Amino acid sequence: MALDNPTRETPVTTADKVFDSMLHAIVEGKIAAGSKISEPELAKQYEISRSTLREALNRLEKCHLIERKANVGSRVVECSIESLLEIYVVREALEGMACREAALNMTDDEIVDMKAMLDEHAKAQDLQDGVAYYQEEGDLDFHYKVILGSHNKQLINILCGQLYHLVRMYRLQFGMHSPRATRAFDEHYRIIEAISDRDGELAELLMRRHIVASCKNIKKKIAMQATESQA
Amino acid sequence: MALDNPTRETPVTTADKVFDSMLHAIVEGKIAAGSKISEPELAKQYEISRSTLREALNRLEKCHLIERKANVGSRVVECSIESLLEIYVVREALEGMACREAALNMTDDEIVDMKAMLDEHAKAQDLQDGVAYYQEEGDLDFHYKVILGSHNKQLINILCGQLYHLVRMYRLQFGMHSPRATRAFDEHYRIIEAISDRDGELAELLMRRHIVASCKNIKKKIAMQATESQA
DNA sequence: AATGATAAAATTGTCGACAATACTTTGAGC
DNA sequence: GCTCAAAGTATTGTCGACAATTTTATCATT
Repeated sequence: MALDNPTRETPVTTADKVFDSMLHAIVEGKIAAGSKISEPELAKQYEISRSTLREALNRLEKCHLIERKANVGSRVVECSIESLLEIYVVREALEGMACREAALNMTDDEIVDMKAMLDEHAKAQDLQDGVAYYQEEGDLDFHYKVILGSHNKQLINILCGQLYHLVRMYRLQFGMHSPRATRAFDEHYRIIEAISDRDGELAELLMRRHIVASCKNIKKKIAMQATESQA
Repeated sequence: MALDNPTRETPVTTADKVFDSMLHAIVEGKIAAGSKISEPELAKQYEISRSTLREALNRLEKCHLIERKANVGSRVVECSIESLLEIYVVREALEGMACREAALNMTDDEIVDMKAMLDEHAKAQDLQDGVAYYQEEGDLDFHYKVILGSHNKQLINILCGQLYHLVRMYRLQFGMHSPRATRAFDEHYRIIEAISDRDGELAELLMRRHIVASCKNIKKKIAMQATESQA
C-alpha cells in the first residue's frame, strides 16, 4: 500500500517481518504505548530467538517507537501531548524545507502525477463517505509525495523512515479525524500550485502554515476534550 | 568534552564502548569512508563477539554513519558533495527552527551562559592562534547550545544524536578550516542577541542565513579545488 | 510497621556454533 | 577466447546457552 515506507523494499529477513509486525502493533496500539517490552515473552510469542527480536527492536528504536536503557530494557514510547507538539515543530521545519526543495527538484512528471492524485481525492471527497479515507491515507499520501519530491535522501529518510510512523501512531491513538478535510484539501491544492510554479519560497511558507494549522486544530481538540471531561 | 553526545551518559556496556571507538574511527577517517565492514574481522580486532559488534553497528546506522543491506553487509557512508549539500539543507531547516524555539524556551541562565561562552571565544580569537580552536570546538559548541536551548527532545535527538557526527565527519575529511572565523563569530553574536530579545522569527532567519553562508563557503572551496586540480 | 540489607529470581548483555544467503572460483560448452 | 553454470568459500542471519546486571522477595533490625 502507498503508506509503506519507501525507504525499504520488501522485508526479506525474519527480523524485517517481525519489525513490520511490531511496527503495526505499536502504531495501532495493540502493544500499548508506554508499556514495557519483555524480550523473552515477545520472542516466544513470535516464535523467534532473542537475537532476532533484538534486531527488530533496534529498528523500532530507529523510528523512535521504543526507547532502550542499558541493562534495563525497552519501553514503547509514551504518547504525551508535549511530545506530539514537539513532533509538529520538527515537521513544520522539515516538511516546509522539503516542500521548498520539491518546488526546485520535482520533475514535471512527478508534478503531473501529484495533480492527478489530488483530482482523485477531490472525487472521493465528493462522495462524502470518502472523507474518512482522505483523512488518513490521502493526507499522508500527499505529504509523502512532497517529501519524496524533494529528492533529498536525508530529508526522505528522517521524515518517511522515522518520523511518519510516530505521526501515524498519534493519529490512531488520539483518534484524529478532524473536520479539516475540505480546508486541508484547499491547502494541498495551493501547495501544489506553488510547486508547479517552481516558487520554493511560497511552497515552504504554505506548507509550514498548513502544518501549523493542523497543529492548532489538535491543540483546540485537546482543549475541548479537557473541558468535556471536566463537565 | 563538550562535543560528546548530550543524549547519552557514559558508556556502560561493551557495545557502547565499541560504538564510541568506531564512531571516532569513522569520523576521523581511520575507517575509510565508503569501505566495507567485515564483521568477522572487526570482531576479532576489538576482541568481541559478532553479536556485540552488530549491536554497535546498529547504533552507527542510527547516526547514518554506516548503511546496511540485508544478507550483504555494512559499508561506511560515502562522503560525497551531493550528500553534504543535502545535510546542509536539513541543518538549515532544523537548526533554524531550533533557534526559533530557543528564543522562546531558553532560560535566562542558559542565555547568560551562552553569552559568557561567546566572550571566551572572543578572547581566544584575539590570541590569533585560537582561530583553529574556534573553528572546530567553538563553533560546534555554539550550535550545540542553541539546539539544547530549544528544549525540544525530537530536535535535540535528530541534530545532536544523529546528524552532528556526520557533520564532524565531513569537516575532518574535507579539511574545512575556512577563513570565516571572524565573520561566523559576528553572526553567532547577532543570533544570541535575537535569542536574548526573545525574537524567535529573527533568530530563525539569522541562523538559516548563517548556515546558508557556511554552505556557500564550502561550495566555493570545492569549486576552487576543482579548478586547482585542473591546472 | 517501616526501613535497610541480603538472597533469590528474572531480565538483559555477550558468546560461540549452525543455517541461509551472497560472492568467488573453476570448468564446461559454444 | 568468452559466456554461463556449478561447486566451493566466505559472510551474514539466526539460534540456544552462559555471564552480568537489575529487579523482586525475604528477613532481620529499629
